[in-house]
Amino acid sequence: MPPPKSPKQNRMLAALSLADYTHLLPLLELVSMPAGYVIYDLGLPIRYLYFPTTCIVTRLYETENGACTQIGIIGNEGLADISVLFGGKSSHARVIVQSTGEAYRIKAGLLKSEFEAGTELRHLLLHFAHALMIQTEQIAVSNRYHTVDQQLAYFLLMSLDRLSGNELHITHEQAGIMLGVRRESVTVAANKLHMAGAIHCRRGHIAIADRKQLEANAGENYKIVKEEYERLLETYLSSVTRLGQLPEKQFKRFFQSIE
Amino acid sequence: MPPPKSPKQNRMLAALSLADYTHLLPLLELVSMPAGYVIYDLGLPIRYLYFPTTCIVTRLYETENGACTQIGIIGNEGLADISVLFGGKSSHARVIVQSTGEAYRIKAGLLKSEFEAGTELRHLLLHFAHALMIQTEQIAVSNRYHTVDQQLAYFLLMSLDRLSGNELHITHEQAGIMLGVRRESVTVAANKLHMAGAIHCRRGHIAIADRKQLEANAGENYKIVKEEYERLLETYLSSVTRLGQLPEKQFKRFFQSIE
DNA sequence: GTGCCTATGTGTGTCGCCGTACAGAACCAC
DNA sequence: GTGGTTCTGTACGGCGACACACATAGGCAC
Repeated sequence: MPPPKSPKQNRMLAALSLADYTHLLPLLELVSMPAGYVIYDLGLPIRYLYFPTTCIVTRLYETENGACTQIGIIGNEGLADISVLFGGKSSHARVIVQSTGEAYRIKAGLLKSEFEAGTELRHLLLHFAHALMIQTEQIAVSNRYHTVDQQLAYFLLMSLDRLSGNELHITHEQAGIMLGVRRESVTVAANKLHMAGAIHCRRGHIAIADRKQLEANAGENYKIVKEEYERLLETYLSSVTRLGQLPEKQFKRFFQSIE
Repeated sequence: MPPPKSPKQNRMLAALSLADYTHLLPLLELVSMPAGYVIYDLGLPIRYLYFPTTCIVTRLYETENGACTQIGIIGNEGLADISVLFGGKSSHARVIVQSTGEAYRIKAGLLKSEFEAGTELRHLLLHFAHALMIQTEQIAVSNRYHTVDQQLAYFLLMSLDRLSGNELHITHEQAGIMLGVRRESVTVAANKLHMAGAIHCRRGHIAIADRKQLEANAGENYKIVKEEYERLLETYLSSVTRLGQLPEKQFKRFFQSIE
């Protein structure tokens, strides 16, 4: 049985050793993640953790008067949400599905045990946490110094890096909520990026027209985060790709769990 | 030999078990930390990690054109800087001493080994990391939504929570660098807080006059971070206070290492 | 096509902070 | 005290984003 061509998989899971992976596999459950689904909310206990495969997930913080800001974005390179592994007892942020897709979920307690026990999984998770922290820090800087144009460019790049295709299903209104700005500000910013030839807009869609141009608009912010994520992915890869080593029976089970 | 009254100690270290603590003790070295000392800088390798006792330490991010923003503050509840334990190979932020004092330092590689090996130390460090992440996230929110007045109030509270006394040695200029705003904006904000009866200013000094008033100005932001840090300290305390259990010889050595 | 709903584009006044400039005030050295 | 340096207070024009208001346009149901 030849392996399907590059099945959508969570890259952190794919980087695990055969032993760890087969150990974890029976604990994982593939679930579909519809856009807008609220995975965690402020103060609610965390029951499941999610390894995204094709969906992307946004970490938001909502202030008392209802205003939001994105504080992180997670695709198939990571896990939503690691805070529980660090001793957080409940969610301190709102975590929602930004783009429809699928994810493996696992009971929080189970993954926590694995995190305590297995050094390899822990290494990967910690490295991912590091990248996520850098992301948040960059957003903090961005929120102080950058214009809405720059932030929109950054947001589009970060999102599309985590999706196949180069088009995002999102309205200006939704993007505004993510960035913590008004819908009108997004419209104006999107038009500027369109004028610069960086993006192309349709009703409810934003597509990249010229990635270089978009990156130029996003500024150093994106570059720094991107580099850190590339380091992260290298770490994943330096764990020899293990799927090729799976015996056929497990292979079958693995891909069943995907379809 | 009676123990000196509440010696200034790093609270995370004080929360360690006797076994872990005595193991770590010979690796620690008390050093003085003058205000303004740059502990780490962008891209430089990290040789030592610091457990502050009486100093406080600021994590800053500096943009390409020289503008700064504080992304975290660390006192004797934590460690500067945890990123290396998470797989960071070099510093991605600038970390400087904000307030003169002392800290225990340890070679990064040694603490990393301890972090890998000892579950208890790791738990404490991870919980601290969690609190630090929340701090950064709150700063991200603050940078978007809050006025300079609010941010100054937050900054003063966070700093003074980590110092004995209720006065901060800092000029408006320095506070402006931390917050990423102009010196003049700090002056105006400080005057507003002064008018509200929250603080009292002298040349190069800012003192709290009315803490409640200052907290009211800082808003929800401070409350959230404070609560998380109180949770962290409870975790520290729930590790039974170990110093009372130290045999006299070790006690002596311990306090020698302080003086 | 027609109608409706939602998304997008545009304008106006306001607010907070910035950049710049300069005046006054506190502190230190002598 | 005197002088110099550093810190603090104040003012003004400009800009980016906001709040609000309203006009237009895309896409779907029928």
